Amino acid sequence: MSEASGVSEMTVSRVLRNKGDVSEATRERVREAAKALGYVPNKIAGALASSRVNLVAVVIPSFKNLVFPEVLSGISEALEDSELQPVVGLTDYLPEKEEKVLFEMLSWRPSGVIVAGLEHSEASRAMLARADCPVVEIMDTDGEPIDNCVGISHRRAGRIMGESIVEAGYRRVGFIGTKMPLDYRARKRFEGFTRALAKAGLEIADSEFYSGGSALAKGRELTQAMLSRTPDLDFIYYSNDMIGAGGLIHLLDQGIDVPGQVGLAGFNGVDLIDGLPQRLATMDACRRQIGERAARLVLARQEDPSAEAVKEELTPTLSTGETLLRT
Amino acid sequence: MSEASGVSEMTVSRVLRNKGDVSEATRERVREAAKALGYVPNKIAGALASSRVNLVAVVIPSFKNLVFPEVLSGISEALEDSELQPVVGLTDYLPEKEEKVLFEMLSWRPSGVIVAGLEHSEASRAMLARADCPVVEIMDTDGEPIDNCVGISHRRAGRIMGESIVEAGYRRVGFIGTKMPLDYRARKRFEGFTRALAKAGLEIADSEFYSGGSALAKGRELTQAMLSRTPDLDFIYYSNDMIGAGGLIHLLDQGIDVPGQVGLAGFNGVDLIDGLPQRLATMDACRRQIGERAARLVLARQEDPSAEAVKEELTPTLSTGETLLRT
DNA sequence: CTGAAAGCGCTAACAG
DNA sequence: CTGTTAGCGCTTTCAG
Repeated sequence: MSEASGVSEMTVSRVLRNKGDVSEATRERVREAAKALGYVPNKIAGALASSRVNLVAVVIPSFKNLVFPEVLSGISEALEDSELQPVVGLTDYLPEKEEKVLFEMLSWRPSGVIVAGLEHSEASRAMLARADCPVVEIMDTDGEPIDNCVGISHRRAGRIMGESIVEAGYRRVGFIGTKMPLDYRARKRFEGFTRALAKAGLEIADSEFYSGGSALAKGRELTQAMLSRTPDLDFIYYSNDMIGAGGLIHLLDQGIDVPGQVGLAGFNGVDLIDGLPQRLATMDACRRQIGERAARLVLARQEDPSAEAVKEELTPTLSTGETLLRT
Repeated sequence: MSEASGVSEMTVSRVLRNKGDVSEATRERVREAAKALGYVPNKIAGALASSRVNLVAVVIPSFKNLVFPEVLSGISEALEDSELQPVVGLTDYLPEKEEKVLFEMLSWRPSGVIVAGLEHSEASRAMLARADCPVVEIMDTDGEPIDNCVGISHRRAGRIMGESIVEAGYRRVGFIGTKMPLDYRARKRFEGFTRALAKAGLEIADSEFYSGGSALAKGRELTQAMLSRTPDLDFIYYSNDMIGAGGLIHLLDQGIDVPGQVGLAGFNGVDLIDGLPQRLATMDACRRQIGERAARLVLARQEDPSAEAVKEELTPTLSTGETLLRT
């Protein structure tokens, strides 16, 4: 590359990074040579020399849950006109895998780490605390962050939903959700939810926890099973919109009046549910916004390394849709 | 690190990589020191020194299309017990962005590149051709691959669906799909489809192309619009299962007999549709399998750098579900 | 505006 | 089994 353009390696480097003053003439010569050779600079060497890596590690459980693609797209958008680029690692909700992925990613010395959740293994927390880059824990604010934190309080989200259901006059409430050990945030919502009911002197009348399979199909199946087991239910709360949609489809299929006879609510506000015969009551998890804010926090710390850690709790909005009676 | 354990840097390196013989005693000492210090080796330096990077670049259009998360999970699974790790880059179906992402990723000298589609800009093709690592173009086999290729023939997939519809006796066929310029594969399916109809002396009776919005809602909307515009349609082919599901919901809502009065078919076989009141006719795109095979091709080339380029066309299976009359 | 020297943190290759 | 010596391909820093 240096020979092909007849200038020093250093000058080539300057041209390709638009750094430092270089005459327009040599500039042109270098660019031509680069194009002719199909030259792709070696970022590994560059990163080693400059100790700057324009990568942001994003560590999330899975892509199956529609939530995360949206968070990611928020992140991508916010980083769009910066130098930084997101790199994703998947944990499958497994702490050991999270540990492995974090180790792997940190060994590339990224400019920032965005990681889902506040619950990590001891080792993971240690790595994150030691990493000399900004760390942002996202999705959840119910706990002690290592550095920055952006999310919603899932406990509060569950509580608000519980309160709305009670206020709307429902009394025999069932719950259908994913198996909890896998998903702390779903569990926190469940806790907030039961607590809200308890305050009104109610208990969960029936509940069901599933794992695996098509969420929509599971929703139908489990709803059917639950209603035949506990026929006097007047409301079902689902841990996400997909199973909720399945439940809705089942009830409509059976000619059951929603929300008069049985009310329904999900969680997330995925735009999928826009197309259903009735709009499911749900609560927005602020996914996109969380991604954006998290990315901005990384950028902020880059500009000012002394910037303080921020904990930002967003407010999820409840939409009653057409499956939860209004009060 | 070297000081803390009292051995040479080299020995540390050997222990941490399980390379070369080291006595169990020093091994232990090094590991302890590493843990105590929270030492995370610098892969940048390692990669530069060894010119080995255990990363596989995966370049796909988007995560919104459910297809890609599944492909990715196939890739992850196949790489699970190798050294390699997938790193994803997004193009948003934009050639310029693909170019940028490829450049960026290639500059990290990955061990392999897996990229969606066979259509790339001149510059992208040149980069890929020059990259000194295995390249696998996935999803599509209708075209000339640069190196390896795994996918299905979308033209053929469209043709088979067209033939099945004709054989089932449908004559007034509509099409609803995404705007084509964005998606070559959808276009190829459309081409194959119209060709199959043409062979039977038929033409598309009506068609509609959308972009953006909730696929399910769009499906309902556009299906309604199309049927009121062209009431004698007896079949609608959708470019994906999500809009197809929206159409199905609309028709059932209207009390229209499916598949007697109007037949429906989608494309992809996403397991979402398992939960619908009727199983939508669809065609499996072999997403997971494509991911797996692609990853294996990268691994194969790693083991034997002289391995020849492979072009692998998988066979999508048609499932008539319950929305396409059987013959 | 351009170049030369030094070194980023590791590993290959060779010696003991 | 362990240590030493050279770089990997860039960028930083300092001289022109």
